[in-house]
Amino acid sequence: MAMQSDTYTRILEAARDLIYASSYAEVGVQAICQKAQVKKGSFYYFFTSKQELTLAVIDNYYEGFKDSVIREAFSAALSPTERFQKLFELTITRQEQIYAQTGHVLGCPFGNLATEMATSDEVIRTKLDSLFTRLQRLIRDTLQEAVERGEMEDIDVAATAEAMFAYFEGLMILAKTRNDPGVLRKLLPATARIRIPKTH
Amino acid sequence: MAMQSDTYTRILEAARDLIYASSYAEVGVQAICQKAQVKKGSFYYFFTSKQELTLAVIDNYYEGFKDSVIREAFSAALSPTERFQKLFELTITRQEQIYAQTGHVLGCPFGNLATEMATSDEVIRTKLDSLFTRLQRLIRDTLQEAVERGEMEDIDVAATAEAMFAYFEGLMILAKTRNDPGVLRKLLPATARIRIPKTH
DNA sequence: GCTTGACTTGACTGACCGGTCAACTATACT
DNA sequence: AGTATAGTTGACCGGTCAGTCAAGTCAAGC
Repeated sequence: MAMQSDTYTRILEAARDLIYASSYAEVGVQAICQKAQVKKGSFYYFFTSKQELTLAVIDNYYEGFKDSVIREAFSAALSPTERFQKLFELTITRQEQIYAQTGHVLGCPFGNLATEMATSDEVIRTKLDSLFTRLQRLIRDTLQEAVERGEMEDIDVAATAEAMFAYFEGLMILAKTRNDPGVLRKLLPATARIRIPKTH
Repeated sequence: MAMQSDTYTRILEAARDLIYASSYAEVGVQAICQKAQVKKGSFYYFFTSKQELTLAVIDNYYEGFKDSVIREAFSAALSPTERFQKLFELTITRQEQIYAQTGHVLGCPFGNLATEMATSDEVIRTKLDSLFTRLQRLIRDTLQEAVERGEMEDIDVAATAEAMFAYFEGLMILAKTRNDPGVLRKLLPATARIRIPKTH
């Protein structure tokens, strides 16, 4: 699978950026090819369908996310509290930067795709669902560590992770709809204070 | 503007249902006309564009929401706490019912549209933004009443309303992506426990 | 009976959709 | 030099997109 040209990457990145900036349905293969400076024939040499490309785009997003946010924020060198703080700071500055560049708050690429495609493409929905689960696990493990360190009361870590994730995604939608990253500055740090107590 | 036929309404309701079940971009004027049993020419007699229709659809959604959820849950007859409980219960049963009927959790119609169109249609974004603000005001007023009654500590009611709204929307996305209304049963009631303290 | 205005119809436009394909070129290995 | 492999190209497919329009129906008001 060793590539001899960078066409695959160019298509992938063009698609990623275009879809993130608008949506799956609004971005056509033609537009992707134009941005990637590639002919449509080449597109279908590397991808069998637009759906397959989208799956690759999701992977690409996640890789980028892993190599930046996850690596920086969820580092063993940081305490659980510091990890959350770092996650918020990275998220806020990222959205602020995108806003400065494009004039739009684009929100969470996964949340955007999930909202758009969950009911119309089961393959993509499933992929995003397990991605969401993975991210919630990351939060849950951090919470678990905080509890074990005695830095947090004995909450329902799985449920709290879900709730934190939901709040995070909801704020992204709010910021996107208001087109104002200030919403995140003000309210994202409150994610860390969400608690779902254990049910006995 | 007195209508002599129900065509307008049929188009509006067909569009509302189709868009809610998938998305704005995925639903064509043709499909709407087919569902409404109307020829495309008639569509453009009542609506000048698909965008205008979408604005009407948003209004229609909101009217329905006002006449059911808002009227039932945000009644003066209920205490602030009861209002939230009622809101959650109505939301959960609604999504459960939709899931039973369609096999899909469809989430929040406003959140869905906002996520899809916020970056590509400024008119629709603005409309949804003010709608969001209106809904947050409803929550804020309820919180304010709870504070004044001494049933709640002296929190930042506006910020808390925003946070509650965000959490609500985020949970909808989670339930939609997992295609499981159980998420709402488990985590939606926790909305009422969110607090953003006053900054001094 | 005639006019008016409300609505309906179906054919049409040009652009774009996702996707296909046979022919072509450039490179790498033998 | 020959051949296989990887990648590229542009023309093409049937279908759908949002939107247009001239011609028609029909019921109410005069």
